[in-house]
Amino acid sequence: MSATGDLNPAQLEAVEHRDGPLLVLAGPGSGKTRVITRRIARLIESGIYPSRILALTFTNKAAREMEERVAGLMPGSRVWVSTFHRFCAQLLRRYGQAVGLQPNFSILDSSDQGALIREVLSEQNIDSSHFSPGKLLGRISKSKSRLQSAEEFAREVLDGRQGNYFDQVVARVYQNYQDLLLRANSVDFDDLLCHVGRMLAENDEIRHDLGERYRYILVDEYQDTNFAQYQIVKMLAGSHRNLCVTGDPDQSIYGWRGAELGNILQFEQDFPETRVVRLERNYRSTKVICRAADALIVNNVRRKAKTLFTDNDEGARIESLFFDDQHLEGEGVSTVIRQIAQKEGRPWSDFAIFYRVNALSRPLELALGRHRIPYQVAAGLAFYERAEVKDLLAYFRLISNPADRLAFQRVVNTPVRGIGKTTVARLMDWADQQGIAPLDAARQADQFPGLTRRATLALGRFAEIINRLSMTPFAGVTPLFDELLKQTGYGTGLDKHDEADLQKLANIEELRNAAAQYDQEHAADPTLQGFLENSSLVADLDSVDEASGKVTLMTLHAAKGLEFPVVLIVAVEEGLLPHDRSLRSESPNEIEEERRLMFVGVTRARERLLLTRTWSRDMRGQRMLSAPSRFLEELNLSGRRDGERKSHDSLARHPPTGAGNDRNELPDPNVDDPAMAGNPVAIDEGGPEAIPSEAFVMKAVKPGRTARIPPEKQVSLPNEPVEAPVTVRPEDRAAASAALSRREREALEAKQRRQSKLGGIPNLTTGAALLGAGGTAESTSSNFRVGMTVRHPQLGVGSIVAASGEGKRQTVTVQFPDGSERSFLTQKSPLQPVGLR
DNA sequence: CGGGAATGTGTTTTT
DNA sequence: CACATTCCCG
Repeated sequence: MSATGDLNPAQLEAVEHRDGPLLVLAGPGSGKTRVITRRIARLIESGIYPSRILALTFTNKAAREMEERVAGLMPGSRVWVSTFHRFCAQLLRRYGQAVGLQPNFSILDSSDQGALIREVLSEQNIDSSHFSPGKLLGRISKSKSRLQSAEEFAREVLDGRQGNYFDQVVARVYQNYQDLLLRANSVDFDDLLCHVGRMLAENDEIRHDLGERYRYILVDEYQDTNFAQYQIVKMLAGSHRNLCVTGDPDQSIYGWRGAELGNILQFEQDFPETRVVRLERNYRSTKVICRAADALIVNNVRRKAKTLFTDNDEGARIESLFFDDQHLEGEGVSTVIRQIAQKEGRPWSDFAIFYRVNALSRPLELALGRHRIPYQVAAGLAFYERAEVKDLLAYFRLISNPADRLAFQRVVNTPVRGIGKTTVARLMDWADQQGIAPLDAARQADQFPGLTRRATLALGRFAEIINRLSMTPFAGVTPLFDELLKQTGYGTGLDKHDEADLQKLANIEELRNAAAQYDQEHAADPTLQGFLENSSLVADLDSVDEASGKVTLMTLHAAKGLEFPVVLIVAVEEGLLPHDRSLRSESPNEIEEERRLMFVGVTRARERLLLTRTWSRDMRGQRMLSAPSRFLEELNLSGRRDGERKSHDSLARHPPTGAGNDRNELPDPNVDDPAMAGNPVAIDEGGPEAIPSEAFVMKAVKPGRTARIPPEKQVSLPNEPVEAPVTVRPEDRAAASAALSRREREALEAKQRRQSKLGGIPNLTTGAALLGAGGTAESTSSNFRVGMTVRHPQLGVGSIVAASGEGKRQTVTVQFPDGSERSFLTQKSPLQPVGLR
């Protein structure tokens, strides 16, 4: 069972601690999850009922992992491991009446929130260009995360510091917004916490019952809790004080969404009898990596002193790569990954690429595709943000919660039924006046004289559809899903031969798969509510599969809690990492958070760490020069001390040459320095003897395929002489493209499409893609090609009859033995190649 | 009144 | 470059 010989003294202390508050300060790679799971097992072993233990995490992934590991240690015991949000959602299903919610409430996503705010703004005649929905929501969110109601917020604004016009507007908007939410029997993400927090504070009985029920509470990633979460935990643990929190102040990266570093820093003051355990020994990374991480993080002031040490090997030195632009960065990253994989015999899944913002993944994906390196992207929300998916889920929401006005507005005319926005607006007004749900108003539309006959009929038909669906005996989400498609005719207008439509069909199929999976996993009691809750609380990065055999791409935020043998962090540049926004802020806190983000990235690496940056980068069409991140210096990669030559200086004096080809914007500082020809450029600072093992090396990366462009891939731009086709470098292409008018660009793209139809150049719109196109449309990064045999866990074996798109957008159509054809997003689907690899 | 096309504007990170 | 609003036509 839980033998303890394999734990170090600190770990053992944490595992054996039983009653009273415990703070585990756990550095990266220090075996924190292990300690938590072992501690839970120990509690159960000592006679505590598993049902009286509550473990809270931030991500579903962490929750799942913890649950599995506890189950592995203590077979048969069911501990409730949940995310904060899911835990709160379930409490609200049960006790929600206390705050005015019916059990079938809807959970809104951020775009629903935006829509709702817009509604409020137009109702109050507030100009959304001056008060952006995002900013208003941000302010409301902040207020909610402090457990402040709309009324309290308004009072504070009126009482206190007057003159802040923005807050006065927020006060009005907040109240109205909250009214609408409640009337729609809906909550936003913040409400999940806020309602529970207020409910516990105001309702002694519920608080007491739950406190009794959960005698032992564990909170993971405590440094990321906001005030509301802190209060919830404190109230639940109030009577017994058996609260164990674990975390690392140096890995707090969610300040922007209200996390308060103070919660963990002050835990000992809040619970004076706290036992503090420090886990500082790192089992994950090499000495080189630990030392660099430490050197970086000591630059932060707001932290608890903590060192990172390890008995692991010294390890390979950290490499820093420098490229002309993002395209070459992508090329270089791909080349390096391939080289390391070959030389060290590593599978693709050993590699991870991290970046500060999602937008940076594009050029990487294209380059990996060109190099035929399989990859997966842990993109924020991609799937559940798709219009088709949201439409269909909105139908479900409306069936489950007829008061859901946002769902109603979304689908009342989707697919188009001739119900225009004026009709909807009038109907909503009328419904609000009558105090009834929009759906009921639609049912009784014939009672409302203000509508045209056509509109009334259309609304009646719509209401009838929802009625029928609601009456359908519930036998799982999947049957209802099929019925929904049938009744609404959703998707019937989509054309299999149109690229975009095929994509939509694949998404619909994928959602059906998700429904099927839900039904399967909840065979005992599938509910529509449960499925909806999953859909709104699940994030795409929960589906990151470490054993996928692919290179993993994700943001630094998403990387927390993971580890990879080889980590590449790209775009380590001022303005991106640290991000511009933190630089513009006065407070040093924001820079410190960026530094922690970098720290998180660095400490994900087990054996090798590579950092890349560029000379210039295209940011939304505009070319920007990049400067090396200050963190590069702080990582102390050169081993140099203050006063010695800094890496920046050298780079500033020797920018690479490739950029000089852009005649429009950039100077060409090296035009007469033949030694600097070639690209990217190698800069080896200081000579071998000056370079300790972790030297800061600007390593040359072979240009790979970029430079060689097969003749048939040459293109001529419309404004070039046709008889002299030119080879296009990314930067020229970008510049040329920027110089084109919208119409010219469209003409060019149309031409490319025509060519693609003729079997020539595939349908490509970016220069990078043009350069790297491998000849046939289906030759992407993926393992899937036309003709291949594949297996689907539910549908069986079939063969691929069509493929389109690339990278994470790749779609394949599979024909199954019964003759049916289905489309899948390869990145999303569980399809597996059968037979030859 | 409804639907699609043009125009303009603003972008971190995510439960 | 994607979205939202506005504009314009059927």
